[in-house]
Amino acid sequence: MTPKPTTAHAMPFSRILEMPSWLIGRASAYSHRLLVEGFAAADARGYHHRLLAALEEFGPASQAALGRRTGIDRSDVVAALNELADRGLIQRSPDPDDRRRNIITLTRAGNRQLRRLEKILADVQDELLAPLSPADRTRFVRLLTRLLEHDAQ
Amino acid sequence: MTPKPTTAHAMPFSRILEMPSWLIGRASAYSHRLLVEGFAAADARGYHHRLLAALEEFGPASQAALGRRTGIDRSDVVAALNELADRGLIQRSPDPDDRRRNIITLTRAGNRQLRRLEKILADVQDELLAPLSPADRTRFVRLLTRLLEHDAQ
DNA sequence: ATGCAACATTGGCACCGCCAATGATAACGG
DNA sequence: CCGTTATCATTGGCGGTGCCAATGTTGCAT
Repeated sequence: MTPKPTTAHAMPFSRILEMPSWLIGRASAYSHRLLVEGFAAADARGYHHRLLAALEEFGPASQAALGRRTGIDRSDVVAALNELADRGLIQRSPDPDDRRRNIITLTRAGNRQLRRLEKILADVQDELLAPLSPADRTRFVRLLTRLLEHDAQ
Repeated sequence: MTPKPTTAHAMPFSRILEMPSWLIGRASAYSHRLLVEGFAAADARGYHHRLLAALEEFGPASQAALGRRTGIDRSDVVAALNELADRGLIQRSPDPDDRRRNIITLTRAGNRQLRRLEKILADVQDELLAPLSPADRTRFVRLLTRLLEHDAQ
């Protein structure tokens, strides 16, 4: 619905245009754009979804644990949780057993928001992969996975 | 050589881990990391390469033209050209025929740097695609291209 | 000549990833 | 028991990339 970014969006020349690293970056930018737009429509961003999903999957947790599970830096967890708390999606309460910790809990509203975001996420996958047949989608995911395994060694 | 980013680098849970949008983002981060590291070793960053390559490919040009050709925002072109000029890789001279414009010219040193960066870029492609056979690389590029065509409509 | 368009520049914002330092608290080892 | 070490939440900062708005200058077309 957003009328598409106003700029022509990077449209360089042959030499660069064929580089796999360029294609990957563009695909990521595309995917990221869909995600940001979708999440923005729900007053959220990527970190919010990751944190809410981790809370649902593993239950209440300290901020440090959330950071580890989501791969989000501790400091960014603080900021994102502030935003989530402002929206009433999580609750921060001190851990009686360890006064260094906060226990983060998903609220009812947080759960609803998570469901909303997961719907958005699913829609984005569809939009993203729309041009590929189911078989091609599988191939594509497999190829990506192989690249990433090489990264992780 | 760089001993790998110090963090475990995002390692979320199943639900997210399988999302194509997540895989693409990770692949892009990986590719971006290789690029940034490579370019940093040559005291450069992505915008530098794009601009130098455009200058070599199309010859001297105004900053606005460079922005159009590289897909870099005008304001970011200014900053990147400042950096390139500091390093003596480009020359800014006023256009006698249109006093609004600067004519940007690649210097000898700029040309050498471009060659260096292109070597780095080629190495990065190899590293990135290392786990894929030539046939798989072609498939991968084709799949990516199809996704992006859908983006561009 | 007047108004519109293009130009370079400044400054700002968002997202994501990362890192360093701080003060509080807990855990561990001698 | 005490001191060192580690963990926790928080603040504040940086970089890369991609954007957008405003400014003042200059060119062009009507």
